[in-house]
Amino acid sequence: MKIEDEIKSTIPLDISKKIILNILYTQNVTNEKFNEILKPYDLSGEQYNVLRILRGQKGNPANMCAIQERMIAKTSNTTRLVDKLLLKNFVTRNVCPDNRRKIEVMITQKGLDVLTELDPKVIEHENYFSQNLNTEELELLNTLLEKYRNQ
Amino acid sequence: MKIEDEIKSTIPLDISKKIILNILYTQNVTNEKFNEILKPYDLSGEQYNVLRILRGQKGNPANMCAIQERMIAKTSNTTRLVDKLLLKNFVTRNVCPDNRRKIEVMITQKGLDVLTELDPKVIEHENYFSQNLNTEELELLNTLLEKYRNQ
DNA sequence: TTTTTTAATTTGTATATACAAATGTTAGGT
DNA sequence: ACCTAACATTTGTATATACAAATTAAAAAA
Repeated sequence: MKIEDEIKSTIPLDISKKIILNILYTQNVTNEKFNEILKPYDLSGEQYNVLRILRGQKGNPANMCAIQERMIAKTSNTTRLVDKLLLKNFVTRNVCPDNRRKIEVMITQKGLDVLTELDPKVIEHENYFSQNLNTEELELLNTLLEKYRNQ
Repeated sequence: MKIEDEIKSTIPLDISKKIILNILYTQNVTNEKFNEILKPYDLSGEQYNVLRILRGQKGNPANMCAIQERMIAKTSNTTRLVDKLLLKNFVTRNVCPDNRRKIEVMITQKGLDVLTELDPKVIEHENYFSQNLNTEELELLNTLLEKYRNQ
């Protein structure tokens, strides 16, 4: 469905406005579907994102700053996200011995296990949308988004 | 900057994953910039969206359902958004005389004035990003997003 | 060594999001 | 008229977002 129809716009929209609404709306659609995948695991999207970042550390701990840097929503409150993951025993949190200002966060085996279980579902989710485009179109969409976003 | 660099990914990502992250990230970038525009007016993005919908009614009131239908984030809590707008005298709220289950929400002159003041800033914001692409690329991006999103 | 500056993280507060349950109203069936 | 189902909206609760202020520790300067 066209973006004008999705938001029930009665007047024709400028292409610049359509694009920005289309990005917002498309992100909402993908995100809503992703949250449904995570729901049975009692994880929010941002909590999942933190776990994914920690797995990427391959055994090394990550401090709060490093997690924040790799996050998509840069303004998320990493402290509170890690708090929630700690309650579920998906991560450990320790003061860094070399620099006591820093906090070392590590994913636990339980956290790794939940990610392993989620992996195929996440890939299925990604493909659910990308299957609508062929390889060439996918590369094009990716390039156009990068070009659009950067100043 | 490429999406892999934005999130400091150490491994190459599948195109399907890149697209979904790219949409999420791009939406975050545009949204953050838009919030800065709204900040001096003490409006949130969703509050602005409700005002825009009400202006589109051209003098006719809209009930909560109608507002909800036209909103981008379908799960937003319209009642509370209207509450906030009411406190700022940007809207009026009355029980519908024909059907007392319904609430008639209307934009005030003060609400219309703030939208008029915002209009050029919003257009500038939209163009800030779209100027990176030519007309053909903009149409292509719009089409690809619609194709991507729909099942 | 003491003071000041910078860095890393946490806490506070207001608002927004997500979702379920509750409330009040209308419409339909008997 | 009475009961039930459907509709429109509100309220409750937990979590997340946005942003500023506070806390604590390390590094640099005096």
